[in-house]
Amino acid sequence: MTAKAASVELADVPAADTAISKAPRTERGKRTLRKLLDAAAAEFGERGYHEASISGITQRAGAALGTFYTYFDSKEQVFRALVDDMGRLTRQHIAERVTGTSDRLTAERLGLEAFIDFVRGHKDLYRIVMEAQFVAEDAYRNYYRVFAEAYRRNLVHASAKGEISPGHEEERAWALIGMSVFLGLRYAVWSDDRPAAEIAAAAAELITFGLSPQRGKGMS
Amino acid sequence: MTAKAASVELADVPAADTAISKAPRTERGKRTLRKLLDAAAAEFGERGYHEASISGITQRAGAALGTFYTYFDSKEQVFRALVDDMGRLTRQHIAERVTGTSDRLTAERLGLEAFIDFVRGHKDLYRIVMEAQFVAEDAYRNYYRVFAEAYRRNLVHASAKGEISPGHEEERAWALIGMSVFLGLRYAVWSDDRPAAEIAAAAAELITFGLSPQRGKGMS
DNA sequence: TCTGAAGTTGAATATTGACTCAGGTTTCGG
DNA sequence: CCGAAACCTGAGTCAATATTCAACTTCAGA
Repeated sequence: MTAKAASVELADVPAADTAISKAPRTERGKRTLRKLLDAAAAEFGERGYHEASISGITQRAGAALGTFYTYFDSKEQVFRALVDDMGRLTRQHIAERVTGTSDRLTAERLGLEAFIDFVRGHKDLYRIVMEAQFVAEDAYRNYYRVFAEAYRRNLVHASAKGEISPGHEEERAWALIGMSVFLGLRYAVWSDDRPAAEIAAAAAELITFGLSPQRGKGMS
Repeated sequence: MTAKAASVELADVPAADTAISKAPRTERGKRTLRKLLDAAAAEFGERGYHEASISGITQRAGAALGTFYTYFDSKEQVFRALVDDMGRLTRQHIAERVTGTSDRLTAERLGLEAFIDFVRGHKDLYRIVMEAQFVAEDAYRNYYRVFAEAYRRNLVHASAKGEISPGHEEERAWALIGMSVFLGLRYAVWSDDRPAAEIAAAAAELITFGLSPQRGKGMS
């Protein structure tokens, strides 16, 4: 289900990660690869990396066991491909909902709201990212390194423009990412009945009074 | 090593979780159980749950394979015992370093500093907690539920006393926990060369300006 | 229609590792 | 010093499943 939503983007990129010899050369091959990727996302998301089985993936995809190895070298390789993809998708989704926003404080709120929405719509893929910490740690670190670096840049920029108080931007970036991740875990993965905007607003209030150079309410 | 540091506390409690029939009845038994718990912490911490093997645990403990099953019902059971223990140890350690602090904002800084220090000293056990999300999800949720609940209470209390601005305390609690967790991951687990106090101060600044009812610098 | 490259198949292989158990050793109260 | 309870031992059982591979099918182009 969730996997389905991501399938379009997923199928566009994997050639970059997949060994050249494994790339599909025909329409049929492309279709099969996509089915396998979606199935893998669902299987990993539902059962976790170790409980997941290749036969589970191929069954979901309606393919034979051996077909998996036509497109992937190993179980871990698909997993990594999915993690990398999730990074791209997440950044893209948040960027879309934040671009055009003039000031950082508003961007913080909208970004968090977008993040929570995104996680809600991609629970299985999100679970894969989190589990990557134990399955493909380098992919996991990279995922957050890229996020933190971009975040830090935004903060430095906003600080220069006087939209936020100057401070330790790197630590701030990691702290803010941590906030998002846990709010996402608690209010998107574990329970998603509260409006995302509500959670985002509450957190934004916390963040804002921490970042605002003004002394008054700075919710933009 | 890290496991060693925790061994005293570890050995004191497990009887509560272990099936009654499995509790050691002699000095020798207690000693063996402790060795197994320490070994399990080291094995799980270093290799992760699935890579870890019972034989690895018993080898580290200098015991035979079968001995493991004298004290535990399964691989998962030891793991859960370690997660629960980590919760107790963490709360205790933070509480020790925070009690006596009069105001919440100072407590936030000291608490974060204590947390980072603690994680640095218990990397393997901390990794176990994080991996619990995928191995024993209920234990993981419980771990953070207890934290969040206590945190929320502290915030409500501080809010009533006027030490912090009133707000959405539950969301704040989760956000702040997320901060700590990620700062811990980044500056304790992944790299621990920066002074913990420095990280804590940077984060406290962020937190303080978000919580302080005063408009000025409120670092206590 | 023919051909071979691409794709598909699923039984077979090989490894791994949790857990059992029957038999030995240690401990300790009496 | 005895005997039973507690403890320890490690080879063996058993299930799971990642990966391989040789035979088979599809299909686009000549």
